[in-house]
Amino acid sequence: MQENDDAGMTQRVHRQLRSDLLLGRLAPGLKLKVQTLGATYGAGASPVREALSSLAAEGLVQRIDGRGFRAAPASVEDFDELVRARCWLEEVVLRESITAGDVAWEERLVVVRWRLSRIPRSVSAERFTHNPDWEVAHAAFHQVLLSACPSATLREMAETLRERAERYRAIANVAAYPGRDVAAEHEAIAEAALAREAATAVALLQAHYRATAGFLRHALAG
Amino acid sequence: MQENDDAGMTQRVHRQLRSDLLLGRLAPGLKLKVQTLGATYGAGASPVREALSSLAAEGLVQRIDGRGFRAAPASVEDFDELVRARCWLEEVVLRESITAGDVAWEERLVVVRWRLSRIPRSVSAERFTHNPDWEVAHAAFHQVLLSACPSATLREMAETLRERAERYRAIANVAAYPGRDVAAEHEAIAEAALAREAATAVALLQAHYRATAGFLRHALAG
DNA sequence: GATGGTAATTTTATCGATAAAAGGCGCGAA
DNA sequence: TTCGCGCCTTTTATCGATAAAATTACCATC
Repeated sequence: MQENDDAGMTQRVHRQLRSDLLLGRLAPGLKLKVQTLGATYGAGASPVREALSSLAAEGLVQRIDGRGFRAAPASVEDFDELVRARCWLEEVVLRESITAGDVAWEERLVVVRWRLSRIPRSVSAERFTHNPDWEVAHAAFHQVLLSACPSATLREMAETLRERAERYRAIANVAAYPGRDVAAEHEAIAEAALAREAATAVALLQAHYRATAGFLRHALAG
Repeated sequence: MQENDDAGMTQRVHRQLRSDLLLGRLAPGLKLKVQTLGATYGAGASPVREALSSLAAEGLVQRIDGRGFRAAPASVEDFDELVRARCWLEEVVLRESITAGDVAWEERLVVVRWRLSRIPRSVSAERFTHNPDWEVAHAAFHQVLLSACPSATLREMAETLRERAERYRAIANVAAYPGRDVAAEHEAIAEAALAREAATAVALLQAHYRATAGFLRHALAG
């Protein structure tokens, strides 16, 4: 039924581990014992260890000298650094995406903007409950926004940072952003991008990230 | 005598492998067989495999589905992409380094500029022979230039790209850059940086990279 | 009750072995 | 000759076992 099931033990463990890390199921700072993980995922030491090595290079896992691995610790400082890096990196990625974007890009952007605008942020109107469809559409929006940047390297770097930021969102488990109209922010960013006003679009995107960061920082610290 | 000898098999293999990759001792595209490498470095399959996994995440090695690893292929296209990414990334890293650089940074920069200016590029005056001291001083110059950027994440990303570029330099084995005064280019970049003229410094740095790239591209293709 | 040292237990890092998969070779048929 | 097919070899991915290192638990002493 699915596309990938027998793609090799290592791949599977790697995907699973990354997912558990990103969703906060493996808490930041948690000691990652090879045996335990192996038992959990039904794999031996080699694949687990290999997956951990990759994830360490990606920054989701930390190697501690000769005493194993741990889930990358989360802190307000690390988070601030992450947001700063993201703002600066996406400044150039978005600018170049806008510069190089063709008609097909514009159309992709229009589509994801439309989709995002139609999906409710929360499943129920009264109490906030994460809507997975919105999450997907939101990720797609940001991905498409940057997708016309000619440098795949830079796009991948931005993607890595986005994942790390998502992890913080999962950890902090922020429900809502009072006093913000997130939909309007997305709207404005898309507008500026389509109008090819790179400087405006970048400023709006950075403001968007920094606003989100403000709430997350509060949730993390408190 | 040295600082690190018994730092664990994996670390050692990792360092060794990376070095062999960067110096071109392991040719681009070469099949990397776990057994062979293990024999070469005196290690078993696990450490080698683990090291290869990390290096794959760093982009120096490629995983081929379920059929092992190979040294990352080198091509003119990949090189062009690398240079482009580097120019764009370092645009912001250098700018922020200049913005945030304090007196200590200025002084570090003055020192490495001075050192670089005093060391001959080639060991002998007649026939060009790489001078390892110059290589070191050159790397230090570029590293210090960016060192005041407050984002460690971005600095590390720039460092990764620098390594990949160095690999191409080793592969292409370019002897000299006729018609260029590389020393003067470094001088001008440092001058602009010390004068806090970020835009000028960035433009000069990018021109510096693009000029080098031109020669390398020629050497690669020819 | 705190402290220091030693023994028991965990955990890591690494090896060697092995099943399964991929690749290559040679032979026979068209 | 060229193509296809099955056999033999190599290589991968993975497991289970193990020595060394680190942690923890425990106990006797002050």
